[in-house]
Amino acid sequence: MSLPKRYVLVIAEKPRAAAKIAEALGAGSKLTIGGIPVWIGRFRGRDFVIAPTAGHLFTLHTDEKGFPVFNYSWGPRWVYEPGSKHLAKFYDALRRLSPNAEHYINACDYDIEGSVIGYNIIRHLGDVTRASRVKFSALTKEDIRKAFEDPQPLDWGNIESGLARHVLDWIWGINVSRALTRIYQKLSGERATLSAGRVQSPTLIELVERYVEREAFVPTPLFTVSVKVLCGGKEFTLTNGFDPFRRQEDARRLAKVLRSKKLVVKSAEKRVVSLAPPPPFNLTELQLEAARVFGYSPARTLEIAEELYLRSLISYPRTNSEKIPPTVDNSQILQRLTGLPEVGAYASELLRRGLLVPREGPGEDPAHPAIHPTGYLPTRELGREESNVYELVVRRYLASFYPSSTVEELVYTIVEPETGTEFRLAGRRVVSQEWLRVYHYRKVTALELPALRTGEEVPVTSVEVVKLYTRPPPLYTKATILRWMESVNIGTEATRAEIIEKLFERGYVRGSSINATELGLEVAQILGTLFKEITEVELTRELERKLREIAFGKVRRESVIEEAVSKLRPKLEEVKRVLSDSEAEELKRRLGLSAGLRCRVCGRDSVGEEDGVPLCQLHLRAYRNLKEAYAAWREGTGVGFEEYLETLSRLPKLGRLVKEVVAYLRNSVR
DNA sequence: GCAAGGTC
Repeated sequence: MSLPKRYVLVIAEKPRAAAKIAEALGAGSKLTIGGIPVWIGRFRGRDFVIAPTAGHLFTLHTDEKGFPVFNYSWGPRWVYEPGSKHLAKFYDALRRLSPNAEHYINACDYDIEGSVIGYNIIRHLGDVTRASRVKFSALTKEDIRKAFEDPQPLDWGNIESGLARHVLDWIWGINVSRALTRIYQKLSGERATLSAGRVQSPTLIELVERYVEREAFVPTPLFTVSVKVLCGGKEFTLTNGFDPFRRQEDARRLAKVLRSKKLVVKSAEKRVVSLAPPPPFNLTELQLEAARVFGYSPARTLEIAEELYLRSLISYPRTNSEKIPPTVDNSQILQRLTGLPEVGAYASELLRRGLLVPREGPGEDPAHPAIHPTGYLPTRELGREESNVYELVVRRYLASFYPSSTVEELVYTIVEPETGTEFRLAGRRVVSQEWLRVYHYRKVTALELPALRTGEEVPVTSVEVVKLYTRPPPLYTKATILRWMESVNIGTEATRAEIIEKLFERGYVRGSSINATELGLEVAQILGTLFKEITEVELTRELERKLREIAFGKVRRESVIEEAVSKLRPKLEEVKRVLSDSEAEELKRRLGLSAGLRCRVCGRDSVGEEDGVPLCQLHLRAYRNLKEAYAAWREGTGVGFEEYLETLSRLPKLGRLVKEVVAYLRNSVR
């Protein structure tokens, strides 16, 4: 079949969506244009051609070198972006289809980016005065047909808002990246491509901050007692019902009392706790769980999920939703899943028990449901990683239909009668497994306790004074920094993992427990000093507020962009001026990156002095922590300053920055 | 070359 003379051109965001739309509209004949699948059909008396893009076909670009740069325009991505040559054929197909279209319908995902993707194509290749928007939130026949029966005018609010997002991210990102690259080159003499952006920079700062916090952390000692008792012929370690002591003496005194006295069961409490099943996955939760269970990086998990999606085994993975809408036929999916080895039995059980309503989580997504199995079974053997992630998704989906598990907890409160010091001994038993059987990645470990009566004496077998040290928060991993990004709402489902990888590629961070590199520390300092805004999550909040105002027509896109330009331009010009007429040393001073002296500890530029000692930003922090922590040490153990330093220097896990300051202080005393 | 956002 060949193309009709005139037709309505429907633009879908991706080939799979185009196929779904074609099916729903009964557009049965398919042909390919330059390798791109296109569907033809009639709907309500008109000829339709349905054609896909593959996400954004256009991008912002400029021919100008250097900074500041505020002249940009939209152009085809395949021309301007390396690695996007595959888009040329989508571009060609749409360019060839556009001239004979009497009308255009933007049928991309119903979100802001979808509005921009379709708008840019119609604007550059077609005619926006003959265009409509269709809105459907699920790729089901009913939703699609309903949307096409009632096409709407183009959604200008979303389009304007989306265009502004692109432009603002571009002018901030490109300008600050270029300025940063030039500054670093002048300061270090090294050529490296550096980058900064609204999402990557606050993420880098968070990683650097956590790294520095740990390296500059000074542990302080705490003292507690470890008590073992004999119950029913078995030895148990009690849980203390009190906080550790700051003074060693207090712990020793308590230990002495406990060794000489009897412990008595004060009360026994039994309670039944119910554990609700988890909701089906959104992408973040899948990435976190795959990291926890299998150790996969978030980027790898997305890659695997993408593959499973392309094989029709699971639904679209780039979603924030934790809900399965009623349009999804759960009983049909379960019916098909009964054919799976092992987990198939759970699907049968759900059908037999009539458990067909999954638990919902709070996550929402305008375009897609939670990640769930489609019910299609693997036709050929899956690789190990694919099979792991597939099973994770299936088990999670199945678990979400099950009732809560119930766990019985038994808690004894055990007391030393004279001082009233309380301890706890807690046991638990799973009464009904329910979803825990299916989702075996979560375990509730049972601990059986003997029966004890209230008032019963419990013999103490050992009491020890234990010295603990305060600890800094753990370094981030790829999975935990991803969770942080989601919690502060920067980046999107589709981009977060990629942006984390970018920080590694640039050489800003390294390690599976994420450390900052020298380069990362320097970039953080330059950005924090000169472009503070781009290092803060607040920039995104501000952006979102403005984008909402644009979407509601309260403010024009141009004025929001002008405002950003007027804020950025003077900063960039100042940096440029200083760059062109200063040498490296003077540059540092004029940009506030150096106070002119060298850090006594490491020889880097100092940012200030403490007790007459010039120190860099990092060692200054460690130095101050060291002075502050000494007060707690003296109070807790009565050590003198030199002994304090000596004890610290022998701690195996002491942070690097503190270790260096300790070594410096011990040497300079000598 | 630099962003962040789509998708393959």
